[in-house]
Amino acid sequence: MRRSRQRDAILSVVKSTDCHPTADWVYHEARRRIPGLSLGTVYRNLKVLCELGWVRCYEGPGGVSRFDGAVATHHHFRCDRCGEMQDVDAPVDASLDRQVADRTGLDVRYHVLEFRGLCEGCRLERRRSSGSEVEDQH
Amino acid sequence: MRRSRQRDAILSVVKSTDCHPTADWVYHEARRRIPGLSLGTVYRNLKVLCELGWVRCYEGPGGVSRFDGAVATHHHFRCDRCGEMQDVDAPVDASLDRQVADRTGLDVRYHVLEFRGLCEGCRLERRRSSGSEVEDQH
DNA sequence: AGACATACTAATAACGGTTACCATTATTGA
DNA sequence: TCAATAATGGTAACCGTTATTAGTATGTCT
Repeated sequence: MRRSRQRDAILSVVKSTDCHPTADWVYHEARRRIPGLSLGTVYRNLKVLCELGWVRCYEGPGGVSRFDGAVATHHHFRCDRCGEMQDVDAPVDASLDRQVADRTGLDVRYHVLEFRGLCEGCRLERRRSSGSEVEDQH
Repeated sequence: MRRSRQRDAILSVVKSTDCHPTADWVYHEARRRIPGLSLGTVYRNLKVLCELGWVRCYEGPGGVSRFDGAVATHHHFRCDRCGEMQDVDAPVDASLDRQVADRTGLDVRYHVLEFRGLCEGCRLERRRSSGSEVEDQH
């Protein structure tokens, strides 16, 4: 695998934030350093970096992926309204995978635990705009 | 809200399987009863049924949603290769939400726990086609 | 340094699941 | 029965992502 300014920039952008950016966010941020950068290049390299294990990818509502430079297993909170993710320090129980594998016979490699609700901003936003809106399920 | 043959059929299809079908699968299945059924109608009603809480929706890789007629909280195994889901009888810890809420101040409503790996079929498939393929991360 | 092989890029078109639109149809309450 | 209007079918638009392709940059070998 060869090296490129573009890939370096993309990796550095993802590693330098904990906001769990979308591909589009990474694109705009990296373009500040490399103005001619193409969106396709961002997608291609994010995929490569995931396969290499340098970054992690979390797929979410609307088919939008979010990326994370923190590759150690940890859990997240995700907002049901805007889709933003943030880290959460819930305990990581690696033995869960083994337990489920033993009980089911499935080839369990890892698990994803995501807490859901409304983030601060969206809670305020919703309260302001309409107190009588459709309640979300769950 | 009015009633319609179409919505009845769609709900009944989702409720009558535990295969966690995609919208497309529901569409083809429901068309066996209502030949003129439109795909848009399936999507529109699945969304309504989710909002009513009659079915659950799990978004996954590739922007593909899967639906579940079992609305009681439970966890799943999802295949990294084909995306199929199946139920898993891992314990549901409702107190987790409270714990994370207390620790973070976030408005945690629920959580999603998904075990990942390769399903039976994909494991065989992968072994057959190539023993020297790229290993997946995690 | 120069030249070669080829991985990588930029630009753009295609793709696939989902949603929006709108004229027509079907359900419901009076 | 009949009017009001929610729901449908058909189709086009949407949007994040992926594929294509001609051209560029990188690493290697001499």
